[in-house]
Amino acid sequence: MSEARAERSFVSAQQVAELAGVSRSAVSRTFTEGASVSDVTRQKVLRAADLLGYHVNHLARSLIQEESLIVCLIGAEISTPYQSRMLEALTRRLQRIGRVGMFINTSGESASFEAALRQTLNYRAAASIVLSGAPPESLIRTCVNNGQQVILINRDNHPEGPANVSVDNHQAAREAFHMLARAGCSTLAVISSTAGTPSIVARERSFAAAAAEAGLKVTVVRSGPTSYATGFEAGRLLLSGSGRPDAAFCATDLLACGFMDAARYEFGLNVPADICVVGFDDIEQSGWSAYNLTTFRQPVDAMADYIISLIDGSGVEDIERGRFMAAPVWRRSVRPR
Amino acid sequence: MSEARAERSFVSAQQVAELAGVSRSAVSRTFTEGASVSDVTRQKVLRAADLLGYHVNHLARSLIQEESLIVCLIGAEISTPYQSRMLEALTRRLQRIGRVGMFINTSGESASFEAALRQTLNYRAAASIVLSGAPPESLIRTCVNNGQQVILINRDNHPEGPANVSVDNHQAAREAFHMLARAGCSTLAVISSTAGTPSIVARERSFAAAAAEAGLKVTVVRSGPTSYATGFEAGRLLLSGSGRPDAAFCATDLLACGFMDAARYEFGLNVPADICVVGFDDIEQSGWSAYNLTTFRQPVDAMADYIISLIDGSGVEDIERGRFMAAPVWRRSVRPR
DNA sequence: TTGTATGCGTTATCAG
DNA sequence: CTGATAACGCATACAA
Repeated sequence: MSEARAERSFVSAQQVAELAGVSRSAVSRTFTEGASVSDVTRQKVLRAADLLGYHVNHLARSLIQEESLIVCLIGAEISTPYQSRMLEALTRRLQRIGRVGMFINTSGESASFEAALRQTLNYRAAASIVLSGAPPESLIRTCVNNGQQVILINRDNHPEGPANVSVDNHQAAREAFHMLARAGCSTLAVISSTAGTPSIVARERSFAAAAAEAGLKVTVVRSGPTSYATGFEAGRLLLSGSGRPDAAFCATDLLACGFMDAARYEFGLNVPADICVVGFDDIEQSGWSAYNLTTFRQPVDAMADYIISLIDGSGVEDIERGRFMAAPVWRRSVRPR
Repeated sequence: MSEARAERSFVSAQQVAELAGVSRSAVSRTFTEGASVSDVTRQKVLRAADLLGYHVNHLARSLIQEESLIVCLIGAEISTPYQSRMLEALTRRLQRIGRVGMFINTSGESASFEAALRQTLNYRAAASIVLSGAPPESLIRTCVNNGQQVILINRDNHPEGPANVSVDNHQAAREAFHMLARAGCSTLAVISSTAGTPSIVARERSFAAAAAEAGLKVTVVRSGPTSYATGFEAGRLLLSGSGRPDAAFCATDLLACGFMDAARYEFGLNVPADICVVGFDDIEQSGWSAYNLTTFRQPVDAMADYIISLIDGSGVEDIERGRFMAAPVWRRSVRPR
């Protein structure tokens, strides 16, 4: 029972107590913030713990405290520049407030979203952050009912219950139109994807609406998922025929990169002389010299800060604060006036 | 005690049992793979569980089973194309074998690696996968002593104890040299970073060694961390003076993209006519038309498969199988012979 | 300040 | 097949 040496197995507080010659509670108190232990006892415990390689079992701790320090991050396609940047921002901050992010990848099967949300409950996660995918209303309710916080990023089609953190796509898309209009463009295209996420749909629609107000028509191309390849394919489709557009608003920077490459390397076009391009997100690659893409920046850090404040309880739960503006980033893919 | 409605709190097996009119054990068995329960009981339990919104508490389950289903992923800079791709590959596969990835970001402070590894123990993780950073030998031993599996990706400076999964940098770097030599290049440069990770150092050295064997000298530039900006800066430094190189081997595709952009857009050079470029990793961007970078592919999927087999215990623990070849990917940044 | 006793939600063991 | 009971590792109310 009193195995002093930790042999290929986790050490318990009991073992530490025995070695230190104190009670189990003394060990517990030593590792509990703000508990009262004498310095002598604490030192004895710490020495023994170090010797044995003891580490508090958070699983057992969470059992008592009814809630774990785990925050679930639910999403697909992490390897995407935008998603991975958001993930980086979130995990870093979670770490800072003593929480830890558990990643649940829903990329695989389509039905896996249900399994994902179930897992967040299995681990008694204090919160779930949904980065992508379409969470069924019923599942979200289950989480909320279980006292779990649910935070949705850029999927503002869920009107109530979970907290929403999103970018003002409408405003930005309108501004994108005016950018292009001011540059003298009149044959407009929207490069989008078949993903049909709320963000992308909103960008498409708002751009088209702004154009319609100005009496202009818009060609929308959706030739696949939200990726570089899809943007490239869209360029191929759109630029081969007659009546080539002189401007393209891309629902995503990734699409924009693909589209620009098709324009340049498949059709020998010059951006922005022959065709102006505007993107969305401001991923790292947009700033690379090969692209120099004029786009709208999602304020990832500010959004992450806000999300953390929600989890931390430190921030005001102001319902309107979940909306962020996407500021234009002027580079060189749009002709100056 | 027999609150039928789950009001902002997690439901326990006890509550389900009461509603279903069976014992706690019956509930447990219903949710345990391969336990024997009659169909009638199972149905009663499932109905009650569904009604109450019950979910097995993995925290409590792990308490008994001495090991959790959690696998820790330790790393920094997830937003990097290579890292995020590896993360995507791993989390997806973990999901598939019923495990879940817990991400520990060591980006912040330098001393945080210790805290990271400690956390893996706190959560009784069955395994820790180190994607980046320099884990102190002592901490690794602590994990191993606690019965935890430690898997290191591309940091083969740790000779024993943890499992190593890595790419053969030596071989690939030598091949890179021969590619460039066959293309007729003779003024060679290596674009590297100040990160000093085992992989990068190995690539530098092996390339330089191969060049030395052929009687050629190599200029090595390290102007910052492993990033696009650093590659760009290296290009600026290297291409401004006289004696401009006619070939560059970049330790990373990210560096290569930056370097190519500097060459093209700062100095108006043509790749590969004026200068040949070879990268490493084969990140997504290398395949984009703007770069068309000839590089060496890290077999991310195969590596991830191997790692999973290690965790799963399904694979042979063959010590040599942890080494992977990086195959050349021919594109257009090197002159054909 | 310290130790003892209790309970958190599970699963494993054992008797029925 | 089922139910009672004992762990698992920890934090805490309570007594000393």
